[in-house]
Amino acid sequence: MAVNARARLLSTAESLFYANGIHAVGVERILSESGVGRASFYRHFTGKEALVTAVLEGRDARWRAWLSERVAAHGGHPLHVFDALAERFAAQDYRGCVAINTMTEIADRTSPAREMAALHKRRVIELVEQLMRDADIPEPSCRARQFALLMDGAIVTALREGTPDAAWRARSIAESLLAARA
Amino acid sequence: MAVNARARLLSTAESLFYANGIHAVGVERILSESGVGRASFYRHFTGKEALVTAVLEGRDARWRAWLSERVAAHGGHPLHVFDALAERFAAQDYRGCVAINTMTEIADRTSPAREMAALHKRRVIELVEQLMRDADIPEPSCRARQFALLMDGAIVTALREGTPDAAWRARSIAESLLAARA
DNA sequence: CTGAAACGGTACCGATCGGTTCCGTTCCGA
DNA sequence: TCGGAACGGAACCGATCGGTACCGTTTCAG
Repeated sequence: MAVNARARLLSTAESLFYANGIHAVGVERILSESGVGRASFYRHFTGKEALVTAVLEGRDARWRAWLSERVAAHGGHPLHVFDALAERFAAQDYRGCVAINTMTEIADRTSPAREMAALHKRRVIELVEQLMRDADIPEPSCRARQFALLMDGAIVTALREGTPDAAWRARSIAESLLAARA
Repeated sequence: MAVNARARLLSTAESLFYANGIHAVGVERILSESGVGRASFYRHFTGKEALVTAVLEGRDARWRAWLSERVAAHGGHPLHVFDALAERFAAQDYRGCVAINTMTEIADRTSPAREMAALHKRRVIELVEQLMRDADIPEPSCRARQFALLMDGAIVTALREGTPDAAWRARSIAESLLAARA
């Protein structure tokens, strides 16, 4: 019962932040739902802000690993990122992208949380760019940025509509985008 | 000095909510910056939630009026929505779309604020759909939804990058989208 | 001239915010 | 067996949260 305090804090905080937003979740609630003592929390993190950035860091790594895996499972083509997104959008408790939510909720561009969110998006774009290169698609950097814009648009739309439809809409746009050059 | 209390509350709240988010701005700050007495606030609004929805309602109307005006000024073609967005993105204190920010910040789908945000997006789509019809573009409903996804993607991207580039990126995607059918 | 309406200011309410401190327990390696 | 690290629990801090109640002033129509 005594071990894993840090891991429990990260796991509980991630769920609560994702479901309710960062500002809406107090330290009190994270402690009670994780079963971690107040003092233990401040032994592992300098404060709430450090917890937030740690959560975002872990989320970034696991989300990109998940995307890579799902895209590969679908065939490895860049277009398959939208098939992966569709899987996420179908979740009953889908609440959008943590990085986007962080950028809209936290105003200060220089805050560690905002920088983590920006870093995440940059890494996702790099991932998509690599997919472009693997598929021998010309101008992979430009294409990746276009796909990233479509992904973000799909994420926001899916959050609003509550269905995976936006993923297919974005996918068809991406298809016509690739077909235009061919 | 005594009149306009409601208007001052709406104006001040809109600025503060847009710049800092809804949760991050307390009633206290709205009162001090607007110069309105605490009691007067609760005479005009049943509470903070009512103020939020009133702000969103006003924002919706003025934003769509602004978009119509700017699109018309650029020529009236649906593609000109991205030229309008580019103007917004160039603002130094650009903080994205209020409706998107509301949807990401407030988790409860049934809350009045969320419903106002969803209503705003629906109305914007209707506006774009009408632009499609005016330009004799086939399948205006489908096109409008595609454009809306591109607009939301551009807004989120612009918030992240801090430049108007995303508007041009979205515009070029929209162009190839319209060219595909022709 | 009078009275009601609208107003700004302030004191106050319980609750919660993020954060600090101390205490008693549990666990584990030396 | 012993000591220290890690832990959970709770008391406590000043500050702020959204909201209520009361006060004195200003404004304006009847």
